Amino acid sequence: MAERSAKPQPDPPQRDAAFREKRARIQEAAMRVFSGKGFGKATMPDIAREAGVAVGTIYIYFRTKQEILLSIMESHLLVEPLRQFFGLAEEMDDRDLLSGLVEACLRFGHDNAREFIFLLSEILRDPYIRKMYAKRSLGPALELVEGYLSKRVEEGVFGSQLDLKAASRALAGMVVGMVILYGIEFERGKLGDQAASASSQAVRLVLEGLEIRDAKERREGKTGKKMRSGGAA
Amino acid sequence: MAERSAKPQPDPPQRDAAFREKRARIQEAAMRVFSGKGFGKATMPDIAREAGVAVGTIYIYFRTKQEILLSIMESHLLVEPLRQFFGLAEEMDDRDLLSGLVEACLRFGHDNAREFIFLLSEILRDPYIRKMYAKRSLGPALELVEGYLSKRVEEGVFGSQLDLKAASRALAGMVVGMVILYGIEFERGKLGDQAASASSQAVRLVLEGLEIRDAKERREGKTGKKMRSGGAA
Amino acid sequence: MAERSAKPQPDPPQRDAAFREKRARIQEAAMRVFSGKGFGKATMPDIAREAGVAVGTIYIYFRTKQEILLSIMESHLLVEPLRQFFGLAEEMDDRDLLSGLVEACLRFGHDNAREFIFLLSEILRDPYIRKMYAKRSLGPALELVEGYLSKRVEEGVFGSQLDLKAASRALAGMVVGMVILYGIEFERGKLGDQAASASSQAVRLVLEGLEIRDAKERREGKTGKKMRSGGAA
Amino acid sequence: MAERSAKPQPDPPQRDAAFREKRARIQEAAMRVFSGKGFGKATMPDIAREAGVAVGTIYIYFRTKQEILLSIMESHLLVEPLRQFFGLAEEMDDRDLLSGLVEACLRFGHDNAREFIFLLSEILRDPYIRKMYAKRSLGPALELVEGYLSKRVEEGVFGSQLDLKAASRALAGMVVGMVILYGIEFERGKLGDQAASASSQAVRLVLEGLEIRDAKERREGKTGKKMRSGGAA
DNA sequence: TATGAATGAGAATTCATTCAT
DNA sequence: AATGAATGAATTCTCATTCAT
Repeated sequence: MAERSAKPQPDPPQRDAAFREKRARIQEAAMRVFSGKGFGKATMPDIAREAGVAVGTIYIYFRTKQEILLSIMESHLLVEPLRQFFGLAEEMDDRDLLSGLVEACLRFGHDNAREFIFLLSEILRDPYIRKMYAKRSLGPALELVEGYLSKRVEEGVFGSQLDLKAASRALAGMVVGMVILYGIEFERGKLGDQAASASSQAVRLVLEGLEIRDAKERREGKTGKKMRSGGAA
Repeated sequence: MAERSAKPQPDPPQRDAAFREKRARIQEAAMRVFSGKGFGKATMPDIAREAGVAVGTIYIYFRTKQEILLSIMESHLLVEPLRQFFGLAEEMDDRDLLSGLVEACLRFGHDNAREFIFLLSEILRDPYIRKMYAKRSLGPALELVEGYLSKRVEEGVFGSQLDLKAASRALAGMVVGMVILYGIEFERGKLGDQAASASSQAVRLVLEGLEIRDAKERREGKTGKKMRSGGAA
Repeated sequence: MAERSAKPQPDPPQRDAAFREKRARIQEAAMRVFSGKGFGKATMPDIAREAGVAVGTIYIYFRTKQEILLSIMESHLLVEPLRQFFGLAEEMDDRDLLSGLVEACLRFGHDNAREFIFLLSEILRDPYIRKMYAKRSLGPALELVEGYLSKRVEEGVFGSQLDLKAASRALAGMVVGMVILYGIEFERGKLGDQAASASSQAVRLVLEGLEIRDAKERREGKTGKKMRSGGAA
Repeated sequence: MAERSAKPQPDPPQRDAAFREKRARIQEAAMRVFSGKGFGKATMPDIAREAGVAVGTIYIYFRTKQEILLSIMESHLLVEPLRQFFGLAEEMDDRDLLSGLVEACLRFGHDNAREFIFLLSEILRDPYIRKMYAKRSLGPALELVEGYLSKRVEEGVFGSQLDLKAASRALAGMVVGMVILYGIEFERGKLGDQAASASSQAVRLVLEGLEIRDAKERREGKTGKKMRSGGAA
């Protein structure tokens, strides 16, 4: 098969409820199959079997196997749940809010490791999907984080010298990276209590920083390369 | 087809220099092709063309296409460069050291985005490769980070209440996640100055924390704005 | 490559008539191609062309090329026609019965030399096929011959000192061997009248023996090595 | 690979002893490999390994893989041992002679089942080889048998109404067929005592016939139980 | 002569997609 | 709309043969 990258497709015409329902059924079946064996190894008969329809039927609802993937991506935009989360920001302590968010991400990422991994690797793989994802999902999500940080800076809680763009990416990156690292290290369902301690540690680290007060203050006066070792030993 | 996972292969017998050289040539060609179109879409003729050999020749040096992938993985263990980096730890200021490390990772990840992404997605995809990577590469790398943190704690630079395991994963995760996010957001080679500011911000964030002094102190007296103690879902 | 022998396959589910019909069509086409160029040299496109279907279609009906061969073997079990033949035994003179049988075998073997030869060589070649054939086809066929001999012995027509197992194998072997020898000696369709005289001679030989009465009787008294030559010259 | 039937090749030039010796070594190695996995599955590297030479070396001694097979066939012409056997005819009792011959064939065929089966199936498979074998090996061998029968008829030991051509083929066929049937029925080396009893039974059957005296005489007066004169289909 | 790495034409098999029913 | 048999291009891997050393 020649390399065929995802191409933008005109939206399929809107149909009635029965149509949308069956389309969703196929979509979900495809997601299960894709997650299980990867997009490349998943076959149309696999998906048909999982969805309980004939192979040909799938082609009534989707033009190509690719299109199923794209449609799945579109319905997995993570902005909405994130928006809800930050909606709570006003009413919660930062530490609790962020810990909860990170832990939820870790747990969700772990529980849905196969799906998460599959989506991520497909996003990474395909330039078109990547661009679409950057625009439709990642961008808005990062903006939410930026907005949260910005508000906290205005409130004088977070330092004003904060580079919002960089910090939001660092924070989001930490979460994404932790999900991946824990996904590589732990088999599915073996995460257990790690999630809670991991997230509270990560959040404390981000809120308070690694350095203890004295070292911090000490360092603020000078910038000497070897001052640490002198001070410590 | 049942999912066929990567299997461990007995090491091929050691051959002379010419053998190893050509093997490496094919490996590198394969890496370029894999990065360009993904493992699944890369064909043996693609690799042969890129390596300037005949298809059959590849099979003298590798048993299967998958074995090429595995051999690439083995030569991309990231421990060695990391070890070198932390070898400098004695002689450098933490902030400079970490900023340099993070920026190097970001830049390397960005410059080799396709390769990085390809390797990551294959690691994520295949349970055997994942396990091998966790053991051979990720584990040792995280230990290096832990060792560094541990030393700094002993020296009294970093806070002693640090959970080493969790913190090292949070830090490493931040870097990995940032590489991914920047990889999704920016096309290859378009990162530019972002890398430098992104890494220094991230490092400052980690060293000093988000919260400004006063807020921090203020909060140390009470426990959150509204005493919401419940975590998030 | 390690020698890969035929493996037993679970029976495919029973399908409707159209399915079985097309399966049979492919089977027959394959038989023609196999007989023409041998199993090893026959290619799937060859078979597809002969059957008037696409290559992929064959794989709907058979899992592998080898499975086609096995299915052909199964439908060529020679027991049934043999059973019919011996069903006539009651009503026919032995000489006519056996002559007819042998001649029929010779002619059939000759007319279908390529198929016969192909099947035989594949049976000989593959241990699994060989075992299966011994059990499913050759064994029952030999039992039929044994049964016939046994009945004749009981009737006092054939000598009671007959070793049924050995004799049935000698008789069956004679037929098989004759088919082969005539197959090697004569090109397809060049057998002509040979078949009739060959079979009647063979049957007379088996019924009456080579030795003429007197020699036989003479020899029954002694066992001398050189008596023949003395008596003859 | 396109079907390539064996073609007559000009004889390779005669070389010195060392040349012929190495040629023979390769031939023998090839025979072992062919017998083990069949001509089709045997690879040139297999043969080279077995012979202890490099692949390229084989091509100094043989033009193609086919040519190795042909040269093997030529050195396996079975006439010579048979001639020796019938050379003993003058000095032995027929029954002992024939029993010995048949048993020797059975045992040899069984002990060398793989080689025998391999040669037979290749002879059967390939028209050119078949023709060559018919002319160079089978023809002369059958002539030896005919000559033996002819002499016995002249001596008045065997009946004079014997059709020499047909009888010799029936006899030779019986032996060949028995070797095959026993080869199919018994795993290599499991023949044991069967060989002796099988051959003596077969020989007795051929010398004395199946029918007991009385039945034979009785039948000589009439013509079959029910006068069925028609042959079988 | 001897070597064995290199070659590349096939081979079997898979599977996304089509289309007649 | 639904079906699933049919298609055939594309893929991985094999191996007889060549040829530079």
